[in-house]
Amino acid sequence: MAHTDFAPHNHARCIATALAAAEAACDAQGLHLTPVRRRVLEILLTGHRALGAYDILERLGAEGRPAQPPVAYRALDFLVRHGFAHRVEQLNAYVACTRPGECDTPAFMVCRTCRAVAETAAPDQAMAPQARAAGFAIEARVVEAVGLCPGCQAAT
Amino acid sequence: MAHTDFAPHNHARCIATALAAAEAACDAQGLHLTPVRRRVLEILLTGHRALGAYDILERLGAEGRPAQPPVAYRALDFLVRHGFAHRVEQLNAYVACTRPGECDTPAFMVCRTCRAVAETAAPDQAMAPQARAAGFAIEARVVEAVGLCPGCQAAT
DNA sequence: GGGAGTGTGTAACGATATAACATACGGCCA
DNA sequence: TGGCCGTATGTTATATCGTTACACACTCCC
Repeated sequence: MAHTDFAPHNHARCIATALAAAEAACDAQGLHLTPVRRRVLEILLTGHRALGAYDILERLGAEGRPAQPPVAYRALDFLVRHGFAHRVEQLNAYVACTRPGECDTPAFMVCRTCRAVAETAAPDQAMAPQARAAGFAIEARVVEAVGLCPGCQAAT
Repeated sequence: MAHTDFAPHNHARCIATALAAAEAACDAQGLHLTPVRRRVLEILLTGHRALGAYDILERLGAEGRPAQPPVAYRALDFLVRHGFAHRVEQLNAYVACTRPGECDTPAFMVCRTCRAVAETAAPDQAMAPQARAAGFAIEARVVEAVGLCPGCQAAT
């Protein structure tokens, strides 16, 4: 990660690389990045912000493609299952992945006022000892910090 | 923690100590553990399982105290704010705290089939370096592992 | 050219959560 | 003692998030 997602950066390149990565991955794995799925990914990529499924529906509607909830949820499900986007549990919302290919265990910093989200890597073996002791088989982890992003700290 | 919450244990004592701890804490801090709040805590304490707000409403109704959603959400809000219960973000559900007084940064192991939840401590400074680098001010953290509890592993 | 698999369109509904306003009740003090 | 305030609860309505179920379209492949 050359920058944090909160800092100013060349966002157009951000979008371009993420889309290219998604295309390449789909190509390589025989997945279909259909128009709807691609458009939803682009919408998520417009900012490092968590968007709800209904936000996405609204934008699809605004650009003349009205759609019902299952359309958004299916596209999001595809993107999340294949690692192109992530769900932010705290917000019941979604963000585009900014580390395509290396995000098996993502962690997020979530601004509670503006919903900006920065992605980073979760400490790799966190909770492994406790899980072993409890006989619990970990399949996935949710690691999210809530707080204030630099911009919102400055604004207060 | 003498046992993990998944293992068989004297659950009656579990309930009794949690209630006593809540009472003591309320006493000490001038908080009111009113009948509704106490009853909701007791309901959460009946098992180491996550319950949704509407599950709680159902149980209140079943015991002749029908209530509307805000009643459950207000009680849960009280319990969560004061550390007597926690919200499991993945499930949009709630569990009683099993480590009253020492759970500033709880972490959970959540069974995806039976919703059993075991509480443990989150690794203390996880994400601190990344947050510092990003200029992000962490206020709270959500750390949840999804997987299979010992019982559900055995059942498959 | 017919069937299987996959993806999309749409209506209806279910689950989770909050807003807004009314009522009850104890403590305080003029 | 009566009025006021703060806190908690009751109740109606509504907002937000997510799924079920079923119809249709398209592609691939034999």
